Parts: sequence; structure tokens; C-alpha cells
Amino acid sequence: MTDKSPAAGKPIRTAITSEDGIDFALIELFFFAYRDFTSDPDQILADYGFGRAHHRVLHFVNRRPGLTVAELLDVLKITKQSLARVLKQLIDTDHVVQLQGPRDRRQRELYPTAKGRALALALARPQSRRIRAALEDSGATERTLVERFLEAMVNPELRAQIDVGSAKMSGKSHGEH
Amino acid sequence: MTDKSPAAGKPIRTAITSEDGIDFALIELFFFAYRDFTSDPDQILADYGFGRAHHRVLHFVNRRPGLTVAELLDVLKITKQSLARVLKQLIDTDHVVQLQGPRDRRQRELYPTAKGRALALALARPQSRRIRAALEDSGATERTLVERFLEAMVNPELRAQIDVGSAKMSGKSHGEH
DNA sequence: AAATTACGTCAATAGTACTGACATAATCTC
DNA sequence: GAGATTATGTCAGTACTATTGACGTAATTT
Repeated sequence: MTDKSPAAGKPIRTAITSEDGIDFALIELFFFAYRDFTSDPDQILADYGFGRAHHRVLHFVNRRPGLTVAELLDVLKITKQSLARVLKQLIDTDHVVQLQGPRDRRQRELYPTAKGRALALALARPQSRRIRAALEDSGATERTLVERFLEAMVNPELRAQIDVGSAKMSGKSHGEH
Repeated sequence: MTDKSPAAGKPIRTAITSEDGIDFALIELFFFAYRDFTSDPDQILADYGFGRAHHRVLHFVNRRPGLTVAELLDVLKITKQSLARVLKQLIDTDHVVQLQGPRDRRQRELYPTAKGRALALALARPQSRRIRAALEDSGATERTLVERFLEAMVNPELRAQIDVGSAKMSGKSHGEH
């Protein structure tokens, strides 16, 4: 099982480089950066028996209170079944509450409770700290450039979902879609 | 099941903002950006019956040919058992070969085959394209700043694993750890 | 000779995701 | 009002990635 099996190809001993103009350095950095970025909240979540999926739901429910289930599914790009368990747990533990939609009574508007708001903040705090430190360490306080870069990394069709202004979630979230 | 259950907290109707100086905009952008960044290779991988784990292994085996299993585990920060299945599949499908370590015959040096190299390139191509486009779209071709920012996002202890120079993987990888 | 190391493997479990199907209530359309 | 559609919830089954713990084997080190 060690050496090559009969039909195995020959080993390539040279490292892949920036041949074909492929930016391996940034690809790798993005991987490492995201891994560590998510590791901070992961540790806190473990204390609650929650995972990353809970974090994401909690985040968006706090960012856009009154979100409907359908809107949340659209933002997260997951299926109803994937959301179900996670959302149920957040409701059962009193982090999120559902209210019947005022216009359409079939809809369930999702709101954080004080408990849910507190947890969302606790999860975001180390992430924000890491971002701030990284912005400072990377020389200029060029927040704008980093923001524009990350935004440009997102699929164009999906940029609409993003609230870049960091606090303009009127109309767009529980508006008529 | 709709409205509030007995002990449920009251809904908070205001969106979480940049209170406490938390950078929600960048937190969200990082999430969206990484999601779309990984979606490109995910589609290709599906054709092979592979997942993201296969991609990561393939990537690092191509970036540092001759990596041992232990080194790979250290870079990926996963357990031996998680790696086992994925690595076995890559070997069985002739994307990766194992050679007995020359100095230490217990070690298994991992090398890509031509097939494995080709797949690694195919997976990296759309990611690199997305990065290049994002750099261009974000105004200046400030690759350096983005690179420094991402690097600063990584835990300091782990920055050693990263080859920022994009092609200086001598000594560092299969050296004495 | 004994301890340690590198690797492989088995068993059991968890978290997140998927597809497909079906049920209910509310709204919209004709 | 009847029928279609929509929003949500739920059930069953599956897949992928990850975990911990235990054990075995071969090679190296002490």
C-alpha cells in the first residue's frame, strides 16, 4: 500500500507555482483567514451546543429583524430542511421569536430576543476585533479597499442582499420582494 | 407554535448596528465572499464525487509536493481520521501517490500525479479568476494590501505555515519540524 | 529491549447539508 | 366561491466532513 500501485501515475516533484497566472498565494490566504475568522465564534458556540449554522441565523436575524423564513433561506442559500433544526433550536432556547406577519399571516417574522441579541454581539465581538487588528496591521487603515475587494468577490447577482452601509436595512429586508 | 410561547423573551425590532464598534459590514462580506469563492470549485468537484476536503488536500499536495501525512494534518488542522477517507480516495483515483520517506521509512511523502496536478489547476483557475477580477473591480490593483490584510487575519502562530512568496516552499515544508 | 513516532484503521457520533414528499393555512386568481 | 399558489413546517432518507477513542504495525530513537 505504500509505493505506487500498478497503474499509478508518476509523482510530480515540483511545486505548483504561479504558472498560468494563478494566484495561489491569495487562494491559500483566503482559506487560512476564513478558517481562523470562524474559529473565534466556534469556541463560544460550543458552550451552547450550537454550531456555525446557528451563528449565521442569529447574525441575520439580528441584522434584519423581521426577516421572514423565506428571506432568510434566500440570504443563507440553504434549504428549508437545513434551516429547520437550527431555527427550532434557537427558538426553543429563547434566542429568536417568531411573530405572525402583519400583512400576510402565513409569514413568520423572525426577531431576536434580548438573549439572542446578546449572543449575536458576543459572537461578533472577537471577529470584529480580529478585523480591526488586521486592518491596522496591514498598514493603512484602508478599510474601504478591503470592503470593496470582498464585495467584488461576491457573485454580482447576490450583491443586492448585502447591506454595505452597515446600517441601512430599511425597506430592503421586509419589503415586498 | 406561532406566537410567543409562555416564557419567551420580547422581540427586539431594531437592527443591530455598529454599536460597540462592531464591524458587521465586513463580517458579513467575509461570509458572502468566502461562500462564493468556494462555490466555483465545488461545482467541478461534484463531477468527481469529491468535496471540499479533497480540494484542500489536493491543493496542498500540489503546493508542497513531498508533504508527509503529519505535515498535511498540521496544515489543515484536522484529525487523521478525517483525512483518511479523503486521502484514500485521492490515491485510489490516481490523483495522489505516496512514496516512502527516504530518511524515515515510516513517513509517506505525498505527491500529485499529472492527473492530480491537472485537477488542482482546474479547481484553482476559477478562484484565481475571481480574485483577479475582484482586485481590478475594487479600484487600485492593490494586491499587496489585500494580501497583507488576509495574512493579518490569520492567527499569528500559524502564519509560519503560509508561503506568502507564492513559490518559496523549500526547506520550510519538509524540513525538520 | 523499551519507548516513541508515523501511519493506518475500526467503531461510534455529531453537525450541516441535500432531495423528495406531504400537510396546513392563508392568499391570490379567475 | 373554487382552485391554484404561496409560506411554512415536517418526515424520511442520504451524504460529506468532522470529531474522539482505541488499537495495530512498522520504523526509529533512547
